[in-house]
Amino acid sequence: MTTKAFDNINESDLKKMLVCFDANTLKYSKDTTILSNVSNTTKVGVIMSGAAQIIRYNYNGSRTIIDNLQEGDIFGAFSLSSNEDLYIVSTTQSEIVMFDYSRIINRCKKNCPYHNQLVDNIMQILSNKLAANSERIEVLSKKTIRDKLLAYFNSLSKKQITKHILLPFTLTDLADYLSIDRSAMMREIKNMKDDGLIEAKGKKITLNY
Amino acid sequence: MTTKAFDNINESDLKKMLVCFDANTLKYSKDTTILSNVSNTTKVGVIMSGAAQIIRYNYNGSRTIIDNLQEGDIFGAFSLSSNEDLYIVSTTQSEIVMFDYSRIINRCKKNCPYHNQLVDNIMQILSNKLAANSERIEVLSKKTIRDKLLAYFNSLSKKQITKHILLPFTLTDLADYLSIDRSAMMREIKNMKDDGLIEAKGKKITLNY
DNA sequence: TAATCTTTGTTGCATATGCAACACCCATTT
DNA sequence: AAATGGGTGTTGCATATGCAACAAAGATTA
Repeated sequence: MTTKAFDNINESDLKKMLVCFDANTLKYSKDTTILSNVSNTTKVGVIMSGAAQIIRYNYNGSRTIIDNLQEGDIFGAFSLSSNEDLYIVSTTQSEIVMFDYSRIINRCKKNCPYHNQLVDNIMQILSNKLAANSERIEVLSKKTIRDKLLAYFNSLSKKQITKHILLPFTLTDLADYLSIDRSAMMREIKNMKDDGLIEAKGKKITLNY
Repeated sequence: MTTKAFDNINESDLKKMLVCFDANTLKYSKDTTILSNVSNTTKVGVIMSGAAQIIRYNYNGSRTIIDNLQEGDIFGAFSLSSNEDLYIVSTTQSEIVMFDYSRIINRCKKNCPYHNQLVDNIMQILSNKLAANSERIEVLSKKTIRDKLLAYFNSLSKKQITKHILLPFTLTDLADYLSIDRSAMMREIKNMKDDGLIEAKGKKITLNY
């Protein structure tokens, strides 16, 4: 995630804009819910500091990490998924700016110049997210655990520009992300090691191909 | 897909804009490739008429339908997926407008009023796509074929506002979309019928719950 | 230091699923 | 009418995977 929501908008313009948008700034501590019932919200949140996750809890209790959110990221009315309930959960201490989605689409009469910049930024964030999503879909649409892992490792290897990759979260979370059983994943990682495809020790993975 | 790229931009403004954007209008016949190597393109395409699909061909020859594109939809620099090659394939006779992504982000000096409208439209299209994508992710992240089918049927039932749903594509394509083996899917549909969960006859599905 | 909790790593078992192969139906073309 | 081709429906078989259960290793807290 490179582009941030308020990139190229200076401090004083930002203050004016937040007043114009009728925005609130809120603080959250680790592991608290920022927003529930995300599917039906008209709100948009911007992460000013800290980090958060979009989480789905299924009826059977399992959870899926829909997305990882970082500083400058947006959430809410953009990421709606119609069916089950999504939650935005703060994974660190965080500061969030919230306002209504309509403020973005319906420009105010003043025709503020920074509004253009905001829209451009959001468009870039959205298209980055779209790219990330289609990568996620690419991984999830692999049929076998091995192919899922390989697809994920490959994309990570490209991002980190090395064959010695470091997983950005725990193996438990990786299994959630890939939507596979953790123990089956561990077993497959072992098989891949035995086949000489990779080396693996905890979160450190080396690709041998 | 409700919002279209050129919504609320009148004919004469649109013509001016396309000149300003240095855009080309191209015609494609059924089953021809509109764009290959989509992952690396800087182009943006708008579907003026007809329909198309974003397709990924895997190394083993299997294909995945990444997205279905309709009139007013955009593709190209937005939907990039870093790893494998994506193709945009025309599924009907179609007419496509192509221009460079930079034309959207870097506004021309004339500060055309319709540029704002275009950006707003694209933002809505992107966030609609994001919603569709996260629904797709929701479906793909179900572990069993049955749960994938149910999740998909449910979302379709909500869209069509009836328990008597009609699949928008062939069963073969459905298996591709859900990224599961077709015969295994047929077997599971049969099991679900036997369990009284659904009635199914070809593309007609009735939900009994 | 001891206690507690999370993450990692492993295994046995039942079964869901991919794969291959084939027949049938239906539409379109010759 | 015959031939072609694509979609549908079914089955046998091998195995990949989910699930449950447990031990060991780190990490965190008292």
